[in-house]
Amino acid sequence: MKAGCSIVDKPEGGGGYHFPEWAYKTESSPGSRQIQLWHFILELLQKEEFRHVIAWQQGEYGEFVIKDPDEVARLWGRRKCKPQMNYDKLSRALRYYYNKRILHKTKGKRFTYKFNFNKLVMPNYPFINIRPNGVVPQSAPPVPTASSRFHFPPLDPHSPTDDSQPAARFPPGSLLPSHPEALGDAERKAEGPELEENTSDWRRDLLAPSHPSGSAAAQKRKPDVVLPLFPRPGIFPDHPHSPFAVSPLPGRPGMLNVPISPALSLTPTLFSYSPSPGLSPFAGSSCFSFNPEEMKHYLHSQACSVFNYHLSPRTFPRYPLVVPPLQCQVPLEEQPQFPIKLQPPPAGRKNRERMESPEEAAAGAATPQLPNPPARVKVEPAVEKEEEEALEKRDEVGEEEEKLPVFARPAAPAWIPIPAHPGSSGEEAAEASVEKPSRDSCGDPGNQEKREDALMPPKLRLKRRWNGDSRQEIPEGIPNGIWHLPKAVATASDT
DNA sequence: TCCGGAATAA
DNA sequence: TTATTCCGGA
Repeated sequence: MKAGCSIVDKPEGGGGYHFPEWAYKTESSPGSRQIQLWHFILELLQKEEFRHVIAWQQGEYGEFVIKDPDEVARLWGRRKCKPQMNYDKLSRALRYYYNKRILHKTKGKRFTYKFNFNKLVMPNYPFINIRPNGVVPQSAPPVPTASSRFHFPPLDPHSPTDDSQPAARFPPGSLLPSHPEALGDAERKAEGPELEENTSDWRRDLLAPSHPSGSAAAQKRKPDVVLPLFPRPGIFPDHPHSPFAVSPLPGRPGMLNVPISPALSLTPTLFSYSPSPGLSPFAGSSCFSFNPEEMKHYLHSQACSVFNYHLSPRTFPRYPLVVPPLQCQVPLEEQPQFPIKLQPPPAGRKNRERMESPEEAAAGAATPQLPNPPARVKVEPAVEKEEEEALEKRDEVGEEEEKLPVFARPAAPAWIPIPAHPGSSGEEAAEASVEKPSRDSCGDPGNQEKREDALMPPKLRLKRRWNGDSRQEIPEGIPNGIWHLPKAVATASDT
């Protein structure tokens, strides 16, 4: 039917930019692995051509504004072959990201959202370098500071640091200041064929094929890259350049190659949110080297910025994350498969009323054969509950402890703010902690803490304490070997 | 405008 | 699972 809408063909070897297969697989992982909206948004943001449609908001890390909602929706609709797409729908999809913490809304600013890059990019794409100056011309993502700080050095001998080498980058073409003129209607034209018609194309575009396998590929790619990937062979056997590579460190392929939702897996938060229990992204994901200081700085800024934006109250405190995003200590072989566990986002709260409505039952009687149709009952995941559960689990299951080690180790990045609670990830904590000070209105930080204390098993308490201490200063304990920071690589930019 | 529930598609 | 589609509410 719609010829133009082919989707996903995964970049077989020649793709240039490689996402792990699962990233695009439609079937392999939960949810269709077609391009995800946030991904698409990033794509647009990276491209200058779409600057007038959607662009980074100056001054705010990760914040972007949809200048032309309809157009963005249209583009999205094209990409997904959903001609009926409109901003309302698209925005609904974006809203789903709130809970996932991939995005949040910038209150008060129309059509303005903000990426949680620290979750999205940093941890997962430590190697990604989004720098305003160098690469990204004007639409420099406000994230840069951080990003640039986290410029990771190339492990791969071949690939120079990053910016210059197009080994594998995110959206290559976009960055370039390239044809400003073309941009004008580029959105329509360019995207017409490129974006919608074949994903390969757009992907290529996006992904910046360093290896112009095809002929077409070479055409527009420019040397500049916004998000250089960390090309490290061995991570993903099949996709050496995969940004999703879990970590620059050599790991066990089998383990790392987890089919996780790109979106989810991307964020540390998400880490915990493993869609499928069987997948553990962490094995390697959290391991990458960085400079604690920089990281700290970055997170701080992120946190601050996030802080300013009124996140959905519900999104914040709710996810008891367990794992600190980064730590490489554990020998991969022994690394626990699932050190992290994220509780699913809270369900709605208004449903209960309806749940009981007998009428509905009657209405729906058509199907229900079982006496107890309560299946649809949506449980309200009270935060407390989640926490409790988490604690309980940890308590009961010794195994869970395996995960803990993660925390226990000094590996925990100092920059990671004290976890709001045992289950929270550093990031989460970071945000939360930052938020707390000034943001009481939001929820009940204080109470929560108390509650936590009460509930918290001694072990956790200790851990927490530990974290708290460590937060004060960066533990030197962190062996460089572990965190290995590539010393400065980043530098570059800024300013 | 934005939010989020609910049903549903893929 | 991630959207898409609808929709009521704020």
